[in-house]
Amino acid sequence: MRPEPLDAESIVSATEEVLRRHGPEKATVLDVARLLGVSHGSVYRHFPSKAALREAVIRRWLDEVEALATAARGDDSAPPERLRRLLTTVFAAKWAKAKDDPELFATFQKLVAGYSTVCSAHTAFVLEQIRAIVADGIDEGEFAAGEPETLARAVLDATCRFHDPLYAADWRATAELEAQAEAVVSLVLHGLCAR
Amino acid sequence: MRPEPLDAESIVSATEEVLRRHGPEKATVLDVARLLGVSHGSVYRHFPSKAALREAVIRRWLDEVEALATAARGDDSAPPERLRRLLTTVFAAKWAKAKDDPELFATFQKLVAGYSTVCSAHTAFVLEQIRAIVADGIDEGEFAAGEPETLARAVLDATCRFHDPLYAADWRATAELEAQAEAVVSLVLHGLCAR
DNA sequence: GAAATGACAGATAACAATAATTGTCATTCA
DNA sequence: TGAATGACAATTATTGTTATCTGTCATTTC
Repeated sequence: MRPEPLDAESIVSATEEVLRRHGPEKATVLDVARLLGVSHGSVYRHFPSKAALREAVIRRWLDEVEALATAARGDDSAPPERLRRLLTTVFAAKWAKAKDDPELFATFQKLVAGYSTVCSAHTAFVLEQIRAIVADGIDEGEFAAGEPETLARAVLDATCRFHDPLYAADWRATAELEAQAEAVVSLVLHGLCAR
Repeated sequence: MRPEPLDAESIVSATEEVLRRHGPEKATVLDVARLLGVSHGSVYRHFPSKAALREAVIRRWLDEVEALATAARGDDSAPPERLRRLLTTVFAAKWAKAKDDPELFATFQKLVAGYSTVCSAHTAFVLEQIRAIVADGIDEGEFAAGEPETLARAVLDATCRFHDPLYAADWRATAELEAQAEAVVSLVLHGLCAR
């Protein structure tokens, strides 16, 4: 029995803690219940499955990333600058997580590999952010004419090496990585711009 | 005892056959020796290890891919056209192998994951082909000025979703994939071109 | 005597038996 | 009465055992 009533938020926090300590391979629902001082049945009252628990943890982190991305965008500058900031912010958030919180990042990687809706929703979010900026750029005449959906998808695809967790193993040497990301982003922005 | 003397080439062919039948997880050196009708010790006379055997199989396939790429390049056309042909030829070769020869492709994926020199040499080859075309394009004034090495690397990175075996799981829907590859290649070519 | 063999030690994989975890739900508690 | 529990069946992981494979090398074969 615990003093305060059990709520979803504290279960998510406990899950995060357990994942960080044991990693996605070893972390169990029983570990989470133990940390909270409740039975595992109580955890299942708030979450339908172990997978849902992990998705909630990752969704919370992705919410932060998306908030960061929205903030970094800054609607005052020109589309190329906005797109560059959006991309580099998303890259940096992923790189930092992979480096500083490897177990949670590994959890994220597993969810992506398992086609979790949380992850595809995040991709859809980033894609939509790119699309909006591209559409703005085309309207303002800075970017060449084209279908914003197709172009946004091309921008996302062209930069996958820097944001897709599938490539996290290559995110070791930060200086080199930054230079390579910069080269691709510049190439893509140049490709978008009207001449 | 077999009629003809045992040579490296037939060992590679037998290994290819065994890999195709059993897949990289199950294929053993003993299987190869059995298929050849020799003892596994004889195989080790020609190849130092199981890994070397698999590398030889993949190297033989990559040699074909590289020959295809060289042929498709065609030195008569303009750099943008040449680069497009080089890229689409390499993409198509990988897509076809993944689809039509999945066990050998899985072997390739394992080698890539294991940082095999055979695979990094192939990457170096493609990178150099791109670099040469980019350098030509800059010389001819079709491409904007820049460091050919950096630009070539950016082109390779920007197209990784279409040639890196890490992404093979996404190579299912061919029509969609071709359209996405086309969008990225066009964006990249537009990015390279001088204005 | 060059090529092939097969016995061998160490490493790896397959297997079966056992233990732990997941998810459900009738019961208990406050 | 609504939240929490823990017994339970089904699934999944772990362990210890056995079998197979890898790579070497002294011996054999032609």
